[in-house]
Amino acid sequence: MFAGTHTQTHHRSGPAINSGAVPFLSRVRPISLFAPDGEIYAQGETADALYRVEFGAVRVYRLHTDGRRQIVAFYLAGETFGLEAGRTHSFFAEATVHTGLARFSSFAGEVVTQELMTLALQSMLHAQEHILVVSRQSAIEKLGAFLLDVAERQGDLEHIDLQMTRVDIGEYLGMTIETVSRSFSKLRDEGILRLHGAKSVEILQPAKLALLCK
Amino acid sequence: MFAGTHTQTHHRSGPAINSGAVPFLSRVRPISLFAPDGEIYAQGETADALYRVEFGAVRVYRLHTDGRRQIVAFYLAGETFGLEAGRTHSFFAEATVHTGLARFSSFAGEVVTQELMTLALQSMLHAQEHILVVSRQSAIEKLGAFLLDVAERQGDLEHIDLQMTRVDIGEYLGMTIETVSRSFSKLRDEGILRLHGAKSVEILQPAKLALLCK
DNA sequence: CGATAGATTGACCTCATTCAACAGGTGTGG
DNA sequence: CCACACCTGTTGAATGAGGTCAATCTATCG
Repeated sequence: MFAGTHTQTHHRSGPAINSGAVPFLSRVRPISLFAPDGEIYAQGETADALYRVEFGAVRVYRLHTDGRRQIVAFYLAGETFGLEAGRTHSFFAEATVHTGLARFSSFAGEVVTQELMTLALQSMLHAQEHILVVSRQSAIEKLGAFLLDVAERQGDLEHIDLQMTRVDIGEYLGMTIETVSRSFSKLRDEGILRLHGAKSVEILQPAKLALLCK
Repeated sequence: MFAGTHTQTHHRSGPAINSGAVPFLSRVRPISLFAPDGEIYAQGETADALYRVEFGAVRVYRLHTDGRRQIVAFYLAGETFGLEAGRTHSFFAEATVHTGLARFSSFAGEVVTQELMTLALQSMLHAQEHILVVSRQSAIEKLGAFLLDVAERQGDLEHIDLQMTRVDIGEYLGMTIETVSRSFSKLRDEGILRLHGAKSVEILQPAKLALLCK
């Protein structure tokens, strides 16, 4: 199991979790499992479905001609992605860790629902917010803003379970893994963070961190 | 005339120009005039209208706590903006030059039209593309990508009329005006651009420019 | 428990920022 | 219409943050 892009599925019988602001997505659904780096869709493929992250995380990215990868968004548990401006995907989507996705392919009833509009507007806003983060000059500020964003989305302002590597974070924030690592260390040395392994982050002074970024 | 945010209006009698992909916006409309730096809306204000640029250009931006300004989008002649995820504006909007806008306030009939959806998705895509630009490492690449984008949107791949200052460009691309200026000079010295004054740019070698950026 | 990918740290160097001076172009008022 | 003033843009030199290359450490998984 968890083999690559293999869409091995199982069925849940209970009520859907994370129904959130997208009611029509709350029906019981099969879950597709993806291994780390498992491809969900590729640039150029027909965009005919939405996906909700049940557990794990997803990176959405594009490749530059020089081979560099730019991640434009992460999607965490409970979040929905896959909406595109055209008929085909403009980006690649991959799982960053072991990930379960609920797939919704029947949304394209040509009826533009309020929920889809909300999703589009949220995606627009999040992309615009991301511009604000990556355009920040300092590496510390970028990382701090990223951590606060993840903390808020995970619903725990003092403890973060990073679902991605330093490489992913670097490609999301537009900096090298060395700089990402150095920034983590600096925040640790200043007593703002405590690191339990590389993926588990405790925010000791959320206010001080917010001061640096907001 | 052209006084600040003064919404002095006049009426056009002919058919609307730039009807484009937003048919319901193509009715004859009064045009509001804005002077350079004239405020169109401010962050926090109620978002109850869309605007189409008839001539001139608009910058949409947010202020960082340190006072720096980050422009998240420019809107050029024929383009529509003002759609927001919430009930209030998340950003500021100002004219960059003498600008005429058509305002559409009746779109909020609670009916989610296909046109609004298209607009939201286009805005999402453009924000995502902007992420790709600002996250580029090199100043030359950022400026080149910006120039190609503007050229395409203005419909002339060999001549650009910049509707904004070096300060605006810098705040859009996340770099200082000095670096913007140096990048222009470098592209000129390499024979890729010719500058007729600061605002008029001739692209001598579009292919070479595209090679640097795409 | 060992192998290996991921993460950290160090040294060096490039390039954007900063500070500063100067040039050019635009708009205004006489 | 011309001249002056100011704003915008350009160029230079010094500084510093982040990238690059390389070595070491460590956490995780088979």
